[in-house]
Amino acid sequence: MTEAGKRKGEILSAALEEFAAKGYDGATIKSIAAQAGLQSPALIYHYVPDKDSLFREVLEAHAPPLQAIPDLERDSDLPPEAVLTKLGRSYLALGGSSVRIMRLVLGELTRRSEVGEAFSRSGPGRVLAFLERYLQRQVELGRLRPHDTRSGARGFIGMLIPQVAGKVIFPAISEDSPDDEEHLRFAVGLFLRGLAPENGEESERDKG
Amino acid sequence: MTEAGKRKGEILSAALEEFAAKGYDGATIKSIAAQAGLQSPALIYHYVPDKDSLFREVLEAHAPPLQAIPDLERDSDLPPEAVLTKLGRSYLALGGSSVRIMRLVLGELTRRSEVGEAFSRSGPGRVLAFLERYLQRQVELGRLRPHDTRSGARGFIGMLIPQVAGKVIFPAISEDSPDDEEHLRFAVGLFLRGLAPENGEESERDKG
DNA sequence: ACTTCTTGATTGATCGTTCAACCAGCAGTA
DNA sequence: TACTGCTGGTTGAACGATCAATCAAGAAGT
Repeated sequence: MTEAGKRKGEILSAALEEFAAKGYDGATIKSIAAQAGLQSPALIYHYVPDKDSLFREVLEAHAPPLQAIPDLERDSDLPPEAVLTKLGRSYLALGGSSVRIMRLVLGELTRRSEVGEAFSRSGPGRVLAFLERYLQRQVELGRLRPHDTRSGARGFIGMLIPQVAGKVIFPAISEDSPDDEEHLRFAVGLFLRGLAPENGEESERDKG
Repeated sequence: MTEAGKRKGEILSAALEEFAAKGYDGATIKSIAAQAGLQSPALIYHYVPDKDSLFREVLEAHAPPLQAIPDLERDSDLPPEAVLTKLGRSYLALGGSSVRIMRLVLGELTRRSEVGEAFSRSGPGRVLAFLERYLQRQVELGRLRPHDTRSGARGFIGMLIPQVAGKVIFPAISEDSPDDEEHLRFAVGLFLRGLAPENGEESERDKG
């Protein structure tokens, strides 16, 4: 499988590159073959039944980074600063490591319902769901002031989006933009100060 | 020009619809003609030289909503709460009124550099630039605590993005999401509390 | 009669996909 | 070692479909 696996890998990489750059329709079997260094487009059909399957395989092969949001459930009892920082960091990492797959997803998001569903279910959806639950818990613990945690979760994640979008979409937003880590520190600080319990001090009513 | 203008308008509307739904490549002259109720695709070429021009005309015809961010410069001295609320409201309005044009832009953003540049220059770019300047001013006035205003501007706009993205991209994020106005109130409140001057009270050192 | 609008048929290019042939290496037989 | 058959990888050519764009001719309005 050494040679065979390598070939298929080359094809998938080339397909990702082409799909991300030109979209599903824009990328042709021919251009993908060329990008992969093949002498004939027909060879692709030896590894994949058709263009649509190729697209789906590319998506699955590179999906993991999108679901990266790691085992945060365990950290559900850590203080907000730690959790938000950790969550934010892995969110920002999306823009760094997997720009191409994000571009692909973004470009086909509105056209292929499967992409949209998979994305919002695995990526933002899961993060939002977790964060809402976590914030709700922290409110009950008295570590955050009562608020609509749906807005809270969306607000925090949202603050990080321009940073990611800058890299994925266009450098125009990104130029002269703050460092990832600095921006994350700002976001966490602003968020916690903005949602600090009403009476100056933090009351941990169930810390025993 | 009554009939002629009407026809061209129909074609542009149909083109927007098709481009937004299927993308530039996915939308065909034939499908656009059908959507516009024409009996022959050839008629389109009587009003427009080619497909590319049609796309650009659609973009220009519906660009205004993207540049909507109105004359905020005049309000540069109003207090943060008023400015942020006003700015946020017009930003959120994008998701409501012009979903199709946003979908179109989003879908072609990565493929056509012109779209990306125009978008980031007219939309987010201008807003960010204004907001940065405004925040800087407010810091100098002592109404906000010192901070990296690049992060501040990006953070505030970012908090609103999930709300807009929910409508434009996929209802999966949008379902069970807070009301626009409520979310905006939350964002403004969080932002102002998080950036309130260090010493509890607001010091307006130059209010005279 | 003259301009503007509209149409059906057509062109040339390109797309995804198929197909028959070819080539490498390797298993087995002698 | 030499020969045979088989398998998976590879190729160039070809097919049908579809696309953007053209064109010559007709319809409508003035």
